[in-house]
Amino acid sequence: MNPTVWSNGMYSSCLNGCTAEHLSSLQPDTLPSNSEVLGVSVTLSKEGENMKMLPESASCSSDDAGSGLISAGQQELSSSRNTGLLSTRRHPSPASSASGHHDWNFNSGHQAKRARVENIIKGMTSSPGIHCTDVTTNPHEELGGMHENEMIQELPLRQERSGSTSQAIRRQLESQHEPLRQLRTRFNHMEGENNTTDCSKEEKHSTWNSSPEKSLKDTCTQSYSEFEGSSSGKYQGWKKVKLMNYFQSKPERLKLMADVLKYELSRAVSRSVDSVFESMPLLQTLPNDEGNVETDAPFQSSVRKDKKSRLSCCENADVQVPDIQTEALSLVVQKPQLERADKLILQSGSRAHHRPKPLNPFSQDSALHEDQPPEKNHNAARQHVLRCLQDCPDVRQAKFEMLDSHRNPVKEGLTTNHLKKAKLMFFYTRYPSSLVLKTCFHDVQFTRCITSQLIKWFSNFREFYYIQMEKFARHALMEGAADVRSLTVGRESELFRALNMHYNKANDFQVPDRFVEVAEITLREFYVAISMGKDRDPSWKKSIYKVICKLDSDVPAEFKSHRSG
DNA sequence: GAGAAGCCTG
DNA sequence: CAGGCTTCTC
Repeated sequence: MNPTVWSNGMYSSCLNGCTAEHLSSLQPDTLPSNSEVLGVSVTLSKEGENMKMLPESASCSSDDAGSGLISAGQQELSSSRNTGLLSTRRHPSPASSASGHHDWNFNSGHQAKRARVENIIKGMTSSPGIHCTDVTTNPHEELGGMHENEMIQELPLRQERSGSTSQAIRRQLESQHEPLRQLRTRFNHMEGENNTTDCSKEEKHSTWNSSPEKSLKDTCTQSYSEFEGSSSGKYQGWKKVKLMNYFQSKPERLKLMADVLKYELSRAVSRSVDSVFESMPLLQTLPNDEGNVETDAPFQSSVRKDKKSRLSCCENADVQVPDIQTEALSLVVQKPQLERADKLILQSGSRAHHRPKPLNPFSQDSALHEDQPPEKNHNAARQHVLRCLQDCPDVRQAKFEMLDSHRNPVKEGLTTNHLKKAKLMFFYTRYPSSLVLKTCFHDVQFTRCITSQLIKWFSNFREFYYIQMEKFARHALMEGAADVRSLTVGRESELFRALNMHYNKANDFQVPDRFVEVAEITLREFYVAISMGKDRDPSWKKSIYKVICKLDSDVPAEFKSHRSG
């Protein structure tokens, strides 16, 4: 007998309202192991006989999917999956991923600056011979083209050989070096306090404890190289004047050294600050935006290594990093604020090209790159803000919220990051309650408009989801799929890819197994319904929705404990 | 009638 | 994805 006799009267009547999941529940335990399957084909092939095998609880009379059936169906799906129907792949845990690389990226620049300053101080204090004293006014001529660096390195030796340094001068110099020693000690102390990361500790150790025998060589070499390397005419002028002074008057030497030290210190500090800003693009915008990078990484367990590494880099910086507000979707933004948001959007959009990749799946930057061009983001944001300004019905409430948003800039509305987060939430819950939404988007000031927007998002997600399901179910039917058992959803399946592309475009989130199971159940529901011709009823999908809405899972704690905007 | 949800459309 | 519309439920 043809097992695809969907028009079988008995089957139809019995399965009236009986869902695919019901059918799925009739599984291997109750059927011969080599059975084609599930209720569908078994029933069709053996007709009424097999219906006896239905568990009592699996009555087909109810239109409502019982929880017992659901869990039975889940078990079946799980077991079938274990037999290899579905392949699973997991991203390596970011927790075990190395973050050293990016730590190094950040620290190396900082370390370099510090090392240079340190060398300057160290060179000045540790080398009694110091002293670029005998440098002539024209070293190039005097030394026959000898490189200045080399010349400077030679100085202590020359001096020693000539024996020109008297004891008195030595004592005087040493006493004058004392403040430099103190400075070095203080600097060292400060560095010790500020650098607590393992990486920097190591670096510091190797740097600060390098040979005390190091002479002014390092200092002069580096400084002098920079003198020469500098393209600044102003700096060249300063250099000439200083050198002339230096060579004309011995007491000026220390002054020169002090000047060099000051200059180097200030440059090192400013460069360090610059490097921090350059290495952390998020710092370049919104000074009042919410959160920092650390709290902005809600799904560390699911993001890839590189993103985690960048995160570590910023965490080590121990800096409050404001996030980027690329899309000002606030419902309560007054005009000046709107203009400001506008500028910020443009700003962040134009800078996006120069930034490293986002730190996490919800970074604004990521949203800009992955979802749409910055211009579109900008326009969408602007339109949305304008819309909300026009639509928000309760002006008093809006004013209050506007004030509140001023007090608490964290809650500036929904962003693309929120959207991204919502999409990932969909893997767990297709029908989130308002409580769940509020819990997961606690960084958003909930208004009626915001709430309805979130609800609308999930409505859109569901719409796409069910459209895909119906499409694939019809496709399977057209291709002559004999029974519902043949309909499986694996991670390599076309259906899964379509869904993953929609909800997890960056593919940086590990889709939970449960979602794959639910997708399979949904597909089978559609398959059965269409097969039975239920789609002639205008509201035929409702019974499916009823089933699917009961398959929601709890949203993981990571979604609740992190900001996403 | 209000609100939720779905459908259709751009 | 969002707006407008319809349908359904309370």
